[in-house]
Amino acid sequence: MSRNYWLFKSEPDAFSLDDLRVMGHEHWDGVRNYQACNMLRDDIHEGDGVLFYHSRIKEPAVVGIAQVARSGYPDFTAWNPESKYFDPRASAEKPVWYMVDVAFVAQLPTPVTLNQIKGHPALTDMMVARKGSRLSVQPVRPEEWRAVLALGGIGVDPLG
DNA sequence: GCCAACGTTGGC
DNA sequence: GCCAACGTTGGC
Repeated sequence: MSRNYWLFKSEPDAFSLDDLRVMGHEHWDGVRNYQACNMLRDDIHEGDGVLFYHSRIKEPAVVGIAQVARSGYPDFTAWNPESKYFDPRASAEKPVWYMVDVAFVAQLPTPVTLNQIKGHPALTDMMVARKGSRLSVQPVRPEEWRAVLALGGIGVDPLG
């Protein structure tokens, strides 16, 4: 199967690229939006490429890349009453919400800012550039993936 | 911190 | 099943 590409948003105060670098890999849990969750469950597979995007900061930007280390599976934080992501509707039998695991790959030598994305002819159609786009997990076209890596200073795609 | 845009909830 | 009210996201 061919590799797909995605953009994952995170507020760095909650979970940053550096956090992922330190941990090596981590669950991408806590997504509580049906559209995003359906992608996590059905479409996002081990080996896929992920643009790691920092949101809700002064200069929102793609700051690094990660790789999906495990395809979609139930987000068990949903039925943990201790978790801030607890959802009383969810259970091990009826998970409701899904997550993937991601592994750190690289930091971009130069972050690619939202402003750059909006101003770059090859990237203006990216979902993240659209006003009011709140989807925290978004599909990325292969040519967009390549353009972001090039802008970010990565000459050779580490995922091949 | 503000507020527009969006998704969800719940009364009817 | 409509839609107003509400909560959340995220750029600014």
